[in-house]
Amino acid sequence: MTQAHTVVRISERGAATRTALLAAAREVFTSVGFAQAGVTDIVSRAGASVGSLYHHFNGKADLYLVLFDDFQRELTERARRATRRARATGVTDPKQLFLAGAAAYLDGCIGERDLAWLFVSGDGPPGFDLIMRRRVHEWATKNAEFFARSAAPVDEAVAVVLTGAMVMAVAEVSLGEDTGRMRRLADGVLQVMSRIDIP
Amino acid sequence: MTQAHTVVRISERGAATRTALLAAAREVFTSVGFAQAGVTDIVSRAGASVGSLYHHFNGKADLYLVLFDDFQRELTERARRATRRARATGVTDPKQLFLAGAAAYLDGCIGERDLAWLFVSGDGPPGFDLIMRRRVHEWATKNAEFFARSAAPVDEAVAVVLTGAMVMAVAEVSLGEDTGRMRRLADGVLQVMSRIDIP
DNA sequence: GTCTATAGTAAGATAGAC
DNA sequence: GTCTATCTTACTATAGAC
Repeated sequence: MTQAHTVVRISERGAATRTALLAAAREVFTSVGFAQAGVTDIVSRAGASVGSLYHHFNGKADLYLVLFDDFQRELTERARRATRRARATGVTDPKQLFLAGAAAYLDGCIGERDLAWLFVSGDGPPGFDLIMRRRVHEWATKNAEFFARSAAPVDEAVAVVLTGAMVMAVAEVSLGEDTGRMRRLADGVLQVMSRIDIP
Repeated sequence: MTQAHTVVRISERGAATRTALLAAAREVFTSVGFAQAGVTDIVSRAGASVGSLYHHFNGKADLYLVLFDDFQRELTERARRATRRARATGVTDPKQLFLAGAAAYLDGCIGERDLAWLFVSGDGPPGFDLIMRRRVHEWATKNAEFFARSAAPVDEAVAVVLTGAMVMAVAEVSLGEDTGRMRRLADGVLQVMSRIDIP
C-alpha cells in the first residue's frame, strides 16, 4: 500500500479542481443552456483541462446531473427545516405545515433563479425531464399526504394538481427579474393551493 | 405560363409526399423521440428521399413544429366546440364552461396519447419548451378569464396553478396505458380544479 | 418534385505522456 | 491528477442530375 489515506481522504488539489469544474459548469449551463454548452467552454473557465473533467466526472451530462442533485438536496433540506420550524412554533394543521415547506422551496428557487430555471427549462441531457418529473411527483405526493388527516392515501388527482402547480410556479418564478414581484407571485400560488381542500 | 393552376393547386403527388412525410415523422418521433430520430429513418419510412423532405420542409425541427401546430389546432378547436355545446345545453356558469373545454382538451390528449406525450416529454427541438409553455400559459389565462364574473383580470397565481395542473395532467394522462384509468384521472383533476374558487 | 451522393461540422470522448 | 492532441462518429443539410 503506497497510499495510506486514499480511502477517506481525497487530495486537496483534486477536490479544488472538482469544485472549480462544478462552478464553471454552473456558469456555462445557466448562461447558454446545456445543449449549447461546450466541454471546452467549461474547462477553460475552470482553468482545468478536458482530461481532468473526464477524470472527475463521466462527461457533460454527469456534470449537469451532479449540479441537479446538489440543488435538489439543498432545497428539500430547506423545505424540511421550514416544516420543522413551523411545527416548533405550534402549527399542527397539516395543510399549514405543507405550505410552510412549499414556501421555503419556492423561496429557495427565487434565491437561485438561474439554477432553478436551468432545471425547469427543459434544456438538459436526454432523459432528464423524466427524472425531474418523477422527483417532483414523489415530492408532491409525499408532502400531499400531510393533507390527509386520515391514513388513507392521497387522491392521485390532488397530487397531480399540486405537483403541476409547483412545477409551473418554479418556472414562472425563475424567469422573473423582479424578486419582489416573484415573491408575491409565490405567495399567491401558495394561497390558491391552500384553498384546495382534500376530501 | 406553362403551369396554369400552380397558385391555388398543389400537385397531388407533392401533397401525397408531404402527407407521407408528416405521418412518418409522427411515427418516428413518437417511438424514439426527437433527438434520436434521424432524417433518414423518416424518409425511408415515408418512402421518400432526403431531398423531398428538404423540398417540403425546412428540416427536422420544422417537421416537429408542423406536427405540433396541427395537434394544437385540433385540440383547441375541440375544446371550443365543447364549450359551445355546453352553452347550448343551457350551462351559463363560467366555471362549468371552462371545465367543459378543459375536459375536451384532456380527452383529446388521451385519444392521441402518443403525440401528446411527445410534446410534453421535453424531447423536442431547441427552444420548443418555451414555445410550448407560452402557448399553454396563454390558453389557461384566456380561459381562466371565464372564471372572473367581473371584468377584472384573473389573478396571475390562479392562472399559474391552472396552467400547471393542466400541463401535468396532460403529461400523466399521456403516459398511462389504461385509457379508462386515465379518463378517471382526468375527471379527478377537473374536479379538483373546479373546487378552486376565484376571488 | 424527386432523387443520390457527398460534404461539412461539430463536439464529445479517449489515449497516453508527464 | 493533470494535460494535449487526436479521433471518430453521426448527422443534418446541400448540390446538382433526372
